[in-house]
Amino acid sequence: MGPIRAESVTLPTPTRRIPCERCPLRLLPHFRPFTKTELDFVSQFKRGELVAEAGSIILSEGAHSAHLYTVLSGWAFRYKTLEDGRRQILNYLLPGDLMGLQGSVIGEMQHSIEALSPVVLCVFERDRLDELFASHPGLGFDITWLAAREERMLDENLLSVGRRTAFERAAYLVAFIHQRASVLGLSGNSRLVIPITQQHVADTLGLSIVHTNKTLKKLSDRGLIRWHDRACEVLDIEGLRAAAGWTEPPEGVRPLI
Amino acid sequence: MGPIRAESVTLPTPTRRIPCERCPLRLLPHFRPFTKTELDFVSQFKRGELVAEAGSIILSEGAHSAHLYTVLSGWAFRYKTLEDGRRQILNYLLPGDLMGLQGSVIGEMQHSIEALSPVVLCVFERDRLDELFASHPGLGFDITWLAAREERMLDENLLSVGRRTAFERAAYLVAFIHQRASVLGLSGNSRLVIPITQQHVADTLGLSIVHTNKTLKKLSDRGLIRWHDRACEVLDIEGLRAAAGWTEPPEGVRPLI
DNA sequence: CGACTCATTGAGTGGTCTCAAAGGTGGTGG
DNA sequence: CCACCACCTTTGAGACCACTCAATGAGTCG
Repeated sequence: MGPIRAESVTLPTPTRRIPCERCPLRLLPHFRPFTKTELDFVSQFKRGELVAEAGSIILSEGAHSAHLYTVLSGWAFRYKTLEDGRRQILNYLLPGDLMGLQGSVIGEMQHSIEALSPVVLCVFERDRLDELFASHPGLGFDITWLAAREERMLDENLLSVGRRTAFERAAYLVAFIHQRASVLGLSGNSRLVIPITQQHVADTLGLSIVHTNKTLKKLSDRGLIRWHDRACEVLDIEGLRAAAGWTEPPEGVRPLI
Repeated sequence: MGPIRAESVTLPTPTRRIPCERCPLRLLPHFRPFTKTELDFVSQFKRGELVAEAGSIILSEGAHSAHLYTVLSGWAFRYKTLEDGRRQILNYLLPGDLMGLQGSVIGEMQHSIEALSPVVLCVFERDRLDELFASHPGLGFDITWLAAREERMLDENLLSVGRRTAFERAAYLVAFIHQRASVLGLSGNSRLVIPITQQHVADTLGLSIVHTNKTLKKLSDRGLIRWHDRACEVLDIEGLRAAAGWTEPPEGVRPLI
């Protein structure tokens, strides 16, 4: 139930590789276009990049991180644990998502973040956040926008864990991740494959690993998903949405810091 | 399980009563002091006050509210519902808390808010939010700060619902609300009384009303709380924290818009 | 090859659910 | 003023969902 391993530590790689002007994420229609001055500011706000390997802990509960990050590529998840090891996954992080905002704004992180796949992060200096708000109010507003979006996702997850049945929860989770990944073009031409284990699903849904397995098997039996070694392949997104009682409209254009 | 009633509608009372310079909340050590210019701006940013009676729905899911609010006095709660009426309470709103930020920033509200007691709100124009970010970056940062704080509370609630036992959940909820209320001086000289029904507790914890009643009875039997007609009296906060496995540090100074 | 993680399945337990019924309170209308 | 109704709280009984314990096989890595 708890995090079984905490084996490796993040490898700092402060070399700047991709300039913001040629950021591949900005080409996606999902992100709002920036003005030239905004782009210039973000470009020099970015201090470098950081690469984390799969399974490494990027941020730890209790830490006072001096940085704010944006996921450039890869998958990660936020989680909290109780003292006896029970773990709750709070949300997943995909390209374009901010990481470490709580720590940057309030001071101390009260959750941890672990990489699900190799992750590349854009690193920003926390100390220059004031400057961002002062010189580019639109970017400050964007950060608030992203914080409100995270709150909205948490609302939905809380509704799931609190009030949906195990079957609905599982279907909803897969449909939700699919929704987020597909607007980023992560499914490519083929079907989306989500790099998580059943333990992750269990810790997200608030279920035991055994019951999660039996619930996922129902989804498999209905042909909605196929489970691979450490991954979930989405076969029938419409079927999943129907099983989940999905009602949400697709997300429109959003900011990217 | 669903919201039984939606009887009354908010009474608009756009009369300005309390000037921000004499806001009673600002006297509390819990809120960070404002500079004169910030206070002047907020004071003219505030459009008026709104009074909602207990049980009235202040904001509805799907609405495009043109306003942002701060709770001046009273209790309320945020919630979402599924189509068949299952309800999940997401968080509670106490004096000083922002209301309607998701709607103001992203556009559409995806949750509702209902008053638990008579509530007085400070009303702000959504249209002037850009102006706030542009002319007072510190206030823009404060709004982000409050959004990050809300996210943090949701993280904790999600951990509760997903991974704590029913008994721990109930104890944690009461201890959590007590923590928030006490820094606002809401308990006065006597013990804190929280104006909620057992149905609210059930919908917060993701439990049925029957099981919630039996769980709360255990807390009562141990002398930790006393249940009144529509209220919960906190008798032994240390006992509650012990039962909940409470580990959190007290919240420091925070902003107030 | 052994150690480990992940996925799977069966069996039995127990936490939580639904159904049902009761008393208390407050509000409302006859 | 009283009868009635709606809501809240409480309790019991039985059903069921999800849990723990246990064991197995497949795959990976050193």
